[in-house]
Order: sequence, then C-alpha cells, then structure tokens
Amino acid sequence: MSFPAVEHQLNIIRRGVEKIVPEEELVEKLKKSIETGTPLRVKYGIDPTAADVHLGHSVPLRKMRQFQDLGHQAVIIIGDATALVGDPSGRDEARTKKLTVEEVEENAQYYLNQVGKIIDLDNAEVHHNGDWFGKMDLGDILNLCGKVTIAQLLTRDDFSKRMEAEVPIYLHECLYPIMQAWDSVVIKSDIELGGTEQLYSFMLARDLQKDQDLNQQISVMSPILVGTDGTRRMGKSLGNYIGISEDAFGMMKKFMQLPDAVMKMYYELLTEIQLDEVEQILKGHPKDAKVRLAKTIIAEYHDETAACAAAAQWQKEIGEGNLPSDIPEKTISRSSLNEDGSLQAARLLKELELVPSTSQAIQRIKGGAVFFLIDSEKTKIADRGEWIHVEEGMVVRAGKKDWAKVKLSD
RNA sequence: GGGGGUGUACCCGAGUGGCCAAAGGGGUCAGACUGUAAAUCUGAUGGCUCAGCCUUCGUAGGUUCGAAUCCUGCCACCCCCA
Repeated sequence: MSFPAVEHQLNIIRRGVEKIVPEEELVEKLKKSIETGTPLRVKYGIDPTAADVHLGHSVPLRKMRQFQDLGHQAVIIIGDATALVGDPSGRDEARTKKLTVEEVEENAQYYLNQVGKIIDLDNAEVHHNGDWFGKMDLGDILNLCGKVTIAQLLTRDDFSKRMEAEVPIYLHECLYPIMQAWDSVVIKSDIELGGTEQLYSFMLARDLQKDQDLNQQISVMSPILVGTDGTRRMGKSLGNYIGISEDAFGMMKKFMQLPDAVMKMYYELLTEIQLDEVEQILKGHPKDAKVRLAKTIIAEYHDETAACAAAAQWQKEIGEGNLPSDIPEKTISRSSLNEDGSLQAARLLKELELVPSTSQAIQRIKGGAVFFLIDSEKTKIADRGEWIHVEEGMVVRAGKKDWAKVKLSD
C-alpha cells in the first residue's frame, strides 16, 4: 500500500480543521504509515439518537472521506450503548428522552444509509459499541470508572458550565465521555474525528490508550458548523439545519436564506473549492456567491442537473416573485362551507392548514400577509371576518412561505 | 437525616391579593425595505364560535367576593450541614 507524501496529506487534512492535537504526532504517524505501508485507523463515532444527517454532521464525515481517499481506514462507531446515556456535549441539561434499543437500531440503519452518501461504506469498518459495553460486568465498569477522577470530569466545559448554572449533572452522563474514550481503546484508533466540543473525550481516550500501552490517538477537530440562523450550532432540535436527504429545491430555499456572514465557513467546510478561489467568489455579489454555494453542495447530494434546476426554480419563483410551483393542495369539504359556498377568512386559513390556530390566522390577516388568487387575479384579504367565496383551484397565501391550493370534496 | 432557597408563557425574567393573558429583554412569526442576506422600521407572539369568552404562573387542595400573589400537602431542582 502506498500513500501520498506527508505534506500533501497534511494540506488536505488541515483544511477546515480548527485543531489538531497534538499536531507533531500526526506528522510522525503519517510518516510511519508511509514507511510501513499501513493505513491509519480513523475513528468517527455517531450517536444514533436522531435519524436525520444534516450538514453539521457532514463536516467530520467529509473529513473522513478525505482520509479514505488518502488510503486510510475508516472506522465508524455506532454508539448504541452510548446513545442510551445521551451525549452531554454542548447541552445545558440532560437528555430527558430515553431511547429504546429498537429505536436506536432503526436510527442507526437509517443513519448509515445517509452516511454512505459521504463516505465509502464498502471500505469502512462499522462497529456497535454495545458489542463491547454489553459484555462488561460491574467489575469491568468499576475498573473503567477508576481511571477517571471527578475533578478531571469537572474540567469538561459542559459540566463546569452546568455546575456553575446549578443545573444537574447525572452520574450516568459522566460515563459518556469515558465510554466514548474506551471505544478508542477497543478499536485502536490512530485518529479521531469530531467537533471541537469533543476535545475532552478525545483527550481522555489518549489517557486510556496510554494506560493500555496502546498508541495514542490524534484529535482532528472541526469547527462547529453554525445553522441557518447564523448563530447557533446546526442542530435538529434548533430547527436551523439543512438535511442531506432533503429535496434539492428545499435545500436551495434554505441556502438562500443564509446570512452572508456564514458563507465563508460553509465554503470552507462543505465544499472542495480551493480557498483562494473562495475568496474571489466572496468578493463578487453575495447573491451569486450564495447561489454557487448552494448549487455546489446540492450537486453533491443530488446531482448537477438537479442543482441547476433547483437554482433556476428558485430564481423564477422566489427571485422574480412568480407563483410557486410546489403549492400543496388542501382539501376542504363542501359541508364545512356556508350555503353560498363561502367561509370566513380566518377559518379558511385554518381549514387549509396554513396556520396552526385561528389566532394566528387573525394575526397574519392583520399583518397584511394574506391574499388569494383566482385565475391569477389577486385579491387581498384585510379582515378576518370577511366572507370568502371558496372555489376549486383557488390559491391562498398566508405569508411568504405558506401557500395552499383549494380542492373541494363532498 | 437536618436547615435554607427556587419553580412564572419558547427562553431569560418582573410581578407578593383585584387595574394580570401577566412588565421588560431575547427568540420566533408577519409586513415594509432588500439580494427571501444584514441593518433598520412596524405589528404580533395561550386558545376560541374574538369589542366577548375559556384555559394558563411546578402540582393537588384550602382561605377569600376575588389568588401568579396568602395557607397546607405533594413533586422537582439548587445550596449548606451531616
């Protein structure tokens, strides 16, 4: 087995990476790998608590792919045991929801399918950490716990913040980083990938590996990708994510709403475009830069054609304000209408599921967000009590993002 | 086990008997402006059959004409002592 030169590898590895600790050791490992013709074992652990893979997850996964392309061995850990604990990273409180074994397995499968869009699964090792944690007895667990002190645990940022804020830290959560670190011992990792928030667990892994007379792993940590709101980390629960399984146009719409300020980060972490070129792109009109960004990423998860189509559709329907082509059809039963076939405006919005409550319907109407179209003739609705004659095929809008087409049924 | 403290809407947080569907801020949503960016401005932010009504201030009761506010039990969390 032969590998590219160390410098070349480092160039690729360093891109979009916030911290490599310790970096000198990485160089040594790469050299040794070239000399001996042995691929490095690169670990990435996933916690199958949520099923959707989004761009945030894709950052370390892309890094993994780069390692694979350089000839190294990908090792994926499905944290079926750790998922039962819940990752305390970056959380200000414990996870309340406990997943069942079945849910975890189901998530894991779905997860892997998506992960396969980024890395080469055929050439990756996949392990479930339940395989080894499930076999441990109390003695083993106590032995493991005996390797870490409370004081060490409390140096962990999330924990110390929680202590500070007087938010509870449960004992089982303390086990999480220890388990994660133990995974590294079991699979004998050379490198571990993840976000910077994983620093603690990654370092702990080194301690445990040393304790077992193993090679110590290097941490290659990516910055945390901010979500579409431009401030908080991308996460499903925050509703600021772009999923890698979303349809092209859906992704397009989300990309175009990104704050300009995050573009640089997205280019760096989510594309392969050379950084000096990125700089050129960002000097141009921000809108063009954003379209290019969106197209590049969408093309990776769909294809070039789909990406261009999505961009064209966006320009036409949103950029130029034409009628959207993907207006969902909503059924209204004739029996819910008045004798003359009409409905009060606020009720209509609710019937069409454009708003979750009557109160919100009223708010939207007051805010001037509501109008309807019959044969492309636009009529504004200004009063919530207004009686609207409901017709088959009429299009109702209750805000930029909320459209519906009426279908009448008996 | 003992003592002290806290629990308010999505979040933070004011409110200590009626004027409280509950200040203020953040967030979010809608509108204007724009490049569906940012900034700014305006409005909204429990629900409904909406100038009225119903449900909400950890939870269950109680006192009172009237409670988020007072009392009691319970629950959860934090701190101190052991």
